[in-house]
Amino acid sequence: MSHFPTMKVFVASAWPYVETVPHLGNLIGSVLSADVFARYARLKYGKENVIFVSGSDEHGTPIEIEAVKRKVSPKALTDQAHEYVKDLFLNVWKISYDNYTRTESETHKKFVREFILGLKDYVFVQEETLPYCENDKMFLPDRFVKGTCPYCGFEDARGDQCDRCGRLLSPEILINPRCAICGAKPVFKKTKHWFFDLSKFQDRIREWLERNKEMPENVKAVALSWISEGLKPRSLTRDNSWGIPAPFEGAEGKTIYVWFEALLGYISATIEYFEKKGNPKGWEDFWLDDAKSYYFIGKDNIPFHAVIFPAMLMASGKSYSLPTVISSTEYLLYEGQKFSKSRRIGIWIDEAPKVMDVDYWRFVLIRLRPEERDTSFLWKEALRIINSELNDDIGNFVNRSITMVNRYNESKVPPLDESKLDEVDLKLLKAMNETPDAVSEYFEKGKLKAGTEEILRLAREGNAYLNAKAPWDLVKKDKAMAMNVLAITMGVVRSLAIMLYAVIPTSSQRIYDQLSLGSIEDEKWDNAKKLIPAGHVVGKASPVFRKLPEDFEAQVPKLLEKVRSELEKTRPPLLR
RNA sequence: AGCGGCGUAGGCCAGCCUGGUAGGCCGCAGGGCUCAUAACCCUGAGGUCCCUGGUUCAAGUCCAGGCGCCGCUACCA
Repeated sequence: MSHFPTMKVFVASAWPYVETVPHLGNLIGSVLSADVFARYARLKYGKENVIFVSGSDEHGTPIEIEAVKRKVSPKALTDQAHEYVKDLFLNVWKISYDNYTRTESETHKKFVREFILGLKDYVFVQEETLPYCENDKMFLPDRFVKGTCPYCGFEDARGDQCDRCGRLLSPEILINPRCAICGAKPVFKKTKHWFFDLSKFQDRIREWLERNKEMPENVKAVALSWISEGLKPRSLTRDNSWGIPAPFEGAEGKTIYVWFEALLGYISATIEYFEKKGNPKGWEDFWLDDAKSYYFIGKDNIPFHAVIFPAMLMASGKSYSLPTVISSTEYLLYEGQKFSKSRRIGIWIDEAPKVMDVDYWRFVLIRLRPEERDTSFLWKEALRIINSELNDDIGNFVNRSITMVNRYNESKVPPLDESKLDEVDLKLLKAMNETPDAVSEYFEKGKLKAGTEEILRLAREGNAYLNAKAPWDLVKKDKAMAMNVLAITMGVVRSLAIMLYAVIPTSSQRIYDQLSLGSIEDEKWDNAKKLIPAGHVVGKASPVFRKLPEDFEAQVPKLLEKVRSELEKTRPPLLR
């Protein structure tokens, strides 16, 4: 691993669409994964070299429709949603955003308009005929037109696809079309749209993807197959009123298609962060030089990040850095089923922290991160991960190590007598020296679950080492050797704390408190390879984690019911 | 329908790209230890690696076909 210490690292999570409160699947897919990486990167490359941003994606039809239904303005809806979600991320889930902003931010809107005007060589205008509801005074997206399927006669088919026979449809072929919002019959009206000609970038995107060695294979595969089907021009504008006004001449009343602008939020959020810091040029270090960039997204988002976004950056004519790693997750299922708001399947991010500790959730979610395939969140698994991995393997190792230093050396970390080292000692020292690099390598490929597996392995080796060495015996026979054991295990304890900080920051700090080592945020990743200096006095051992009772799973339904009825009162009114 | 993913011990999953005596954790059985959160460590039992055919000296790993499960399919973000 050769990395320059001054390298700039840009980290982003996909922007949550704040129509509703996100659920755990949304959280692990982007927000939490990105946070783990950002926290890791700060220790590894230095806080000042890392920036981590995201924001609420609040424009677009679904929110507009939701607002219409609730008889409020879209802005009123997203104001509430944004504040609620932001507070949950920052203060409850400890997501360490440097800037969590929103697409209604002035900096964003200004940047988007300027950026899109800069694409002019790749933009053209075309006229189309689209369904329009005169009652709701808006053009209707395909799926918001309902009617009878001309193939199977299903009466509740959507304009894009029939849910019964599965055929692809389009609004104009539906029999008795009606508006999905008010039920009125839509008319078909001519409208002009501005298109971004993606097809011009087909070859350049393909080359870039094929050359990029760090990009995960699954992302490449999906993106390349998309490209091989041929890239088509994509509409930049829509006839919605809720969004950023399109800046083109003659485009009055039209807004920018949300996907284009949401992606640009990555840049505008960086700009906004540095503007607020009074360093308006600072953002360039993260975008114009060869900064590395890591994006954490769900699998449905791959084409947008691996094809459309790079094409936009290329089309701008400026030397923006293209994504280094796009880490996409498959879907998290809840006990085998898809998360579903309407069917109440799953757990939402304001409910979860009331069920158990946030660090437990963070650890469990990363351990269950759907890196290779859809993965079920099973309470049985969650219990195993918390009780066996977090408590027994890690927590108990930390506790027994510190206890022994408390007891056998008056809480002082002993020096290492190298002349006394044997093979068993050397084996664990080697593991301690190698694990941080192995974890780094996995993390930097976006493989967070695999990285934590390495951390766990070190904890298990630590436990095996203690059993093999039995310092409680050794201390009576060969004090120097016993002291070596303590010196080494204390090193391993700190090593675990440093590596786990990214996943369970609060608990890691608690370990650091017991070690009297100050703030773990200011720690260096590479200290995970080093022993604690001899003579350092540690605090008193006390269990960092607590087990969940065996019957916890059985209690969950009742617990959730209670949590939900409380939230019915405390959630912002528009999100209930 | 098209595209993509997946199918490995009772459970969850790694290995498949770069073929060569089948791994990890949990659970289970037996043993050890007592510093520790009834923890930890060791040993063991348990698998036709979805099916069929092919390539190969050799296939969980490559190829073809089939079965099953899942996801995506672009103004739906």
